[in-house]
Amino acid sequence: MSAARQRTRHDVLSEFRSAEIMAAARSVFAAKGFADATVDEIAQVAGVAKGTLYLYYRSKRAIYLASVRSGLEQLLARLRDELAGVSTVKDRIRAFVRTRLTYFDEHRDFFRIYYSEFTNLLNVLPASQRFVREMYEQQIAMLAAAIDGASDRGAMRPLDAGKVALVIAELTRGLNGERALRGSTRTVDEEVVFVVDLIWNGLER
Amino acid sequence: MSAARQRTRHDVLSEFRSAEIMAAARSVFAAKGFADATVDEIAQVAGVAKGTLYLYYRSKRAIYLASVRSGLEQLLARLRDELAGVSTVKDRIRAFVRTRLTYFDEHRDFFRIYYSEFTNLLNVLPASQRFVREMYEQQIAMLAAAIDGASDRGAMRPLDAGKVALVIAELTRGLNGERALRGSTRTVDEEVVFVVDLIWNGLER
Amino acid sequence: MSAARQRTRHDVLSEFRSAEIMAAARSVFAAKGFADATVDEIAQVAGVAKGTLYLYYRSKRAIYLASVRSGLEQLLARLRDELAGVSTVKDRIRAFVRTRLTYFDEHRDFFRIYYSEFTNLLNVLPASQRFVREMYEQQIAMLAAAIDGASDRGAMRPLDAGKVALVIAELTRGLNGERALRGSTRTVDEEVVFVVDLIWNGLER
Amino acid sequence: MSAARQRTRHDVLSEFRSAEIMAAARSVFAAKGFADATVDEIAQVAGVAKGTLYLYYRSKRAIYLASVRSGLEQLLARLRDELAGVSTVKDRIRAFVRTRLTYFDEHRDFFRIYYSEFTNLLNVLPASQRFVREMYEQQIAMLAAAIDGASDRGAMRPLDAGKVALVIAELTRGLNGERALRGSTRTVDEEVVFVVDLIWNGLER
DNA sequence: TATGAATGAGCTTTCATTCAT
DNA sequence: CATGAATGAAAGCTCATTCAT
Repeated sequence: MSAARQRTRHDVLSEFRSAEIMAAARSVFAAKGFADATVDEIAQVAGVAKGTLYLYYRSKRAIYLASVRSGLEQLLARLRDELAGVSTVKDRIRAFVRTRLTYFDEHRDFFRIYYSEFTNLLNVLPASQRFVREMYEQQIAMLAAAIDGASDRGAMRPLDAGKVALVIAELTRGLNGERALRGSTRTVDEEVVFVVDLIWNGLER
Repeated sequence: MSAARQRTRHDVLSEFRSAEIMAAARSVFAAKGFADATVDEIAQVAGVAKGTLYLYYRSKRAIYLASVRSGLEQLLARLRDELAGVSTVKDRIRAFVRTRLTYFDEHRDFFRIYYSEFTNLLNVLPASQRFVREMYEQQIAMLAAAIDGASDRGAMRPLDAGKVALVIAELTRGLNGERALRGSTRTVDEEVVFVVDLIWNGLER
Repeated sequence: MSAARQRTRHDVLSEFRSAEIMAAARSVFAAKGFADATVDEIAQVAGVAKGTLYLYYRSKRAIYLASVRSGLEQLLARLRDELAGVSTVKDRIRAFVRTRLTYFDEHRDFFRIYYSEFTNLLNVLPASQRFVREMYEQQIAMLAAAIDGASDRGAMRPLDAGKVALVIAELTRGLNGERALRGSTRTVDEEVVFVVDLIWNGLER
Repeated sequence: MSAARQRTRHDVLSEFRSAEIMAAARSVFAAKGFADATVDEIAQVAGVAKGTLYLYYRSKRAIYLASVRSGLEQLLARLRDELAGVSTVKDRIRAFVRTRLTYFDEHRDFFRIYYSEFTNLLNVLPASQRFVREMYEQQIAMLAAAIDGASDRGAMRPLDAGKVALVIAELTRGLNGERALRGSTRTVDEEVVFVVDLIWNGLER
């Protein structure tokens, strides 16, 4: 029991530090981008010494990738939950769009990083970053699966589910960029209504 | 007259150098991104000495911004031309989509740079980069103007022209990213048919 | 009595720890050299926490010097014993050569450290390392004393005992280096026969 | 011609810088050893900026290895010359011993580095340092060749030339270490007389 | 005593920019 | 105008040492 308690206290401390570093990293990377962010600044914002970062992460890049991955995992989990909660095609599309808009609205810092990471996808990828692309593909696949069969059942025009999912994903990403860029003049809900209406009109039989 | 001839020869040489530097810069920035590109490599690819770059451009960043600006100017000019050549709303939308897809298909290097530059738009902008955003807004404004009034004339559902233009612009940007990312398995024309069909279905009365 | 027993147990534990640290240090310093060895690795090999090392030694350098000193003390003690066991000049020279070759053959790790330490002797010495030189001089002095008077007694050509001792010491050090370097293709005994024969031929009347 | 002159001026400058850096490196590495020497200090002693070092050498280690190699090449060349100038076995041995003693007497800084480098030979060698060992073997091989056949001709006791050469090489290295260590109380010539007398007595028929 | 997380000085290396030729 | 050697600030990372537990 004593050992367990110690272990726990230890873990708590460790997780706390790790979370603080992650939060600092997100904030700094979001503000400066990967290249212009300095390990010094991340450490300072996290309130720890530079060397401490290296107890938790191998390198600057590792910190960065961890911040991308953790955000993406959370987003994926949320998408899964929300999609599972509704059953009609239109509701699923709405859930997908709303979840993505909401998530990035709530995590502006993460969005900046994620958005910028897309750039790198265009270049030759070191395997270590492959996951970014894979996790993006997973989101699309998730939506594609959710609307798959709708055409056959006559709930939608006869269109390829994968292509439709891709378009919807890109569109919401664009909207998120727009909202971050211009400043969101509309609420997430207003945005959702507008986009889903537009999309659904284009898909409906 | 002799002076004029010399002047001209001068200009020709100068423009030639400048163009070579620009081409080299595009190629290197596209491959490495701004931070990882080195002035050394650009000079080498351009076939000039490093110091020479600084006779034509104030700094590495200036070279970069010039490469973004020149591409954007060309794209804007093309959009203007293509939009002026057609008159119905659907044709204009199709022209807009096709021009953007075609242009980036032809200038992959520039697209990588442009795409990545969007990241920076999310951050506080030094005035020197403001133009990127402005020129993006111009593209949207151009399309918005092209479809403005369509709703009133009953040629389209009653939707805000600016919002619609924005959605279309983001959608094509997303598609370009997708094509660059996955490798374009479809021709530009096939892509245009699919997207315009989808959009128009969503907009049509 | 209880206190005494506790004290003893204490000492035993302490000596055990100290010995383990020393063994680990020898192994790591031998493999990596002083600069490239890390305190972390020594602690790991010793099976104790890093902080524990600092309970037994003041610093990394102190650990290092202790490992040099302990080896040198053992070597000196052996030389003393072996030289005391024989009486003719030739036997003493043979004992000296054999003991050094044997000792380093048995303690390769220590030899690497000792050998490398000679380098530092060439530089300005912090007092803390003076002992390395002194203990080397002691070995030579020991041999010098062992052959002193031999010239006078006509057992040897008239040569300065100190110089002769020095030459023999350097020669055996060189041979040890050679054996460690090339891999010992000959047994210690074969080596001894060859060298002592050569030396003695040079010294003999 | 103009081009040739420029080229030359260029080369001269470059060689001058390179030599200055090399001299500074030798001095600093000799005083501090590889690990404790800093690139900063070498640059300062050389009178150039830190970055300049990297125009001439890839890395700190490259600077170091260059300093070892250049010294060893010079020593080898000298040994070749001196050995070629004499013909009897005893003269050749004397030439070998004298050249090595003299060279290191004149290049104390280099000797410190070279001497210390021997330590590393005991450890697993990255290929980049293999040359140190090879060039040492060359010296021995050179002497072995110079005395080879002497036994057959009856000019020497029947001993293996390679082993004898090795012993002589190690002995002179030891003497050099000794001279550097204790401060040379004897002139090189006195040293040579003593050692060669000793050796020759041991070898002579 | 024993621990090992935390520290931060200090290191090597890179590269945009300058300027003498 | 063109060159490219020289510069030096700046950054990522390591690791001996400390100290709260």
